Amino acid sequence: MQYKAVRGFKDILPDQVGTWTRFEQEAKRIFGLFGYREIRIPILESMELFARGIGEDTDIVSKEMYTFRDRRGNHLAMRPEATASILRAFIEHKLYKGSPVHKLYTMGPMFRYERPQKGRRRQFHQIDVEIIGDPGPRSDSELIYMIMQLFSSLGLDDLELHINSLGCPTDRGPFRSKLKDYLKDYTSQLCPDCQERMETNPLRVFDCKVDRCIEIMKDAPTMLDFLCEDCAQHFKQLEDYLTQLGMDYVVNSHLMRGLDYYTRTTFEVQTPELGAQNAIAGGGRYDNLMADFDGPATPAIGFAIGQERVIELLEGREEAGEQGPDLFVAALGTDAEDRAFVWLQEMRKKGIWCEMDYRSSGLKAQMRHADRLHAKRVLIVGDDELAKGSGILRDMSTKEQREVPLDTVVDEIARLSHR
RNA sequence: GUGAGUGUAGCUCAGAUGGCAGAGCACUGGGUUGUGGCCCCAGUGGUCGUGGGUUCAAGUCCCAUCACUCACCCCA
Repeated sequence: MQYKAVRGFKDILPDQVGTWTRFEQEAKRIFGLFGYREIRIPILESMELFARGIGEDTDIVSKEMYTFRDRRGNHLAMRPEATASILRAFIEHKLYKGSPVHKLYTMGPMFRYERPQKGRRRQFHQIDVEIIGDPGPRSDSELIYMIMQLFSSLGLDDLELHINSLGCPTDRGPFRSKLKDYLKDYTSQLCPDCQERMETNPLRVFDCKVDRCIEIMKDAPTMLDFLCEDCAQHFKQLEDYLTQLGMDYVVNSHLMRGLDYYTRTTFEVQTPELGAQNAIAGGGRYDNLMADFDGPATPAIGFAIGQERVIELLEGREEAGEQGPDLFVAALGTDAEDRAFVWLQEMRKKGIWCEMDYRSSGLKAQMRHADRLHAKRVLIVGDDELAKGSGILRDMSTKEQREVPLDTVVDEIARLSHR
């Protein structure tokens, strides 16, 4: 019986890892420019943390979490997202006692028990960014600017930025009832799901994909019309800043979020290339979450990037030329192989990337191997060379060959490789 | 959780009507007894997803099951 990775969990193979590390390094570089610092948080938390933070009634908490009891009976969950953990850490270590504003990021695997499909796995990876401590629209726009900057530097241009405001809890009450009133007239025309949602969470009817529902919602009251003075002002300033920064965006009053904690600004970055799961990043402001966690009331905003989704876009694009070893040693015969084996280790000690083939094959096979590895040079050593005390050094791109004395070969290679 | 599609070599895929399991790429070797890529020749590699059933005979037909893919749902 052959073992296979469990459903929705995927191996990232050596050929793919380059794309991942380039992506992550570019993210770190850009975030550094904006003054963000990395934080690393655990993959397990108490289940309670997510239930409280994300919302008991959300799909994530009610049916998508991997939960279990440990040997002591503690109810734990594998994290379905990162924000709750970051706030927990923030409060636990009293980071608010230091600087008033913290700009943090983290990256790593998240877990949600969902049916896998394109752009959706049970283990998936997110890059998560948070600004904790600043209420202002400047932070909102800078955060959004930064994420678009990252995508653009990765060569991703065909993206759409959607923004919306969910207002504050006091705005949402009246809006909800107004929306319900509106929907009542259409109850029989809504899809079964939306009839359900009308009662549980009418805002969700906004992102239904059934044609008739979409049509009905075209004329529905929108959250934006129900914003209080402050929230409206906040949203307007956000738009002003985005415009000043030269950013294209669309105001999408239908943009809802599946997590309960969002307030005011929400946004999503979408791509036309990915099918149904078209959001490659999404986030928003969560000004009340800190207090919900019994921390000091502190405004915050953040977003998460779905790494798999971005990687899929990146993989369709051209790869940088592959790097190969500085040197491949082609040794012929046991004596030469043994000498080469020792040279290899000496050269690596000097910081040279070098390889050889331990399979004792012919020169042609070894040359092919060197070529496949994209080796820059090959050192050929056989019985003749050992007898003469000099090997043949071949440059693989120019095909030039010359003799090099074997007693100083390690230093010679080091000299060439470190240029 | 619901629906549809697909499972044959490491990869991409052919195998109407049941009758000896194939190709291209990759890999190994040879052409060039010690020189890579291109070309030519040859070779290695398969419990045909799994388990039952029908049949003289099943990759092919039937049933079940598992996995993958896409979509719904939901979200990054």
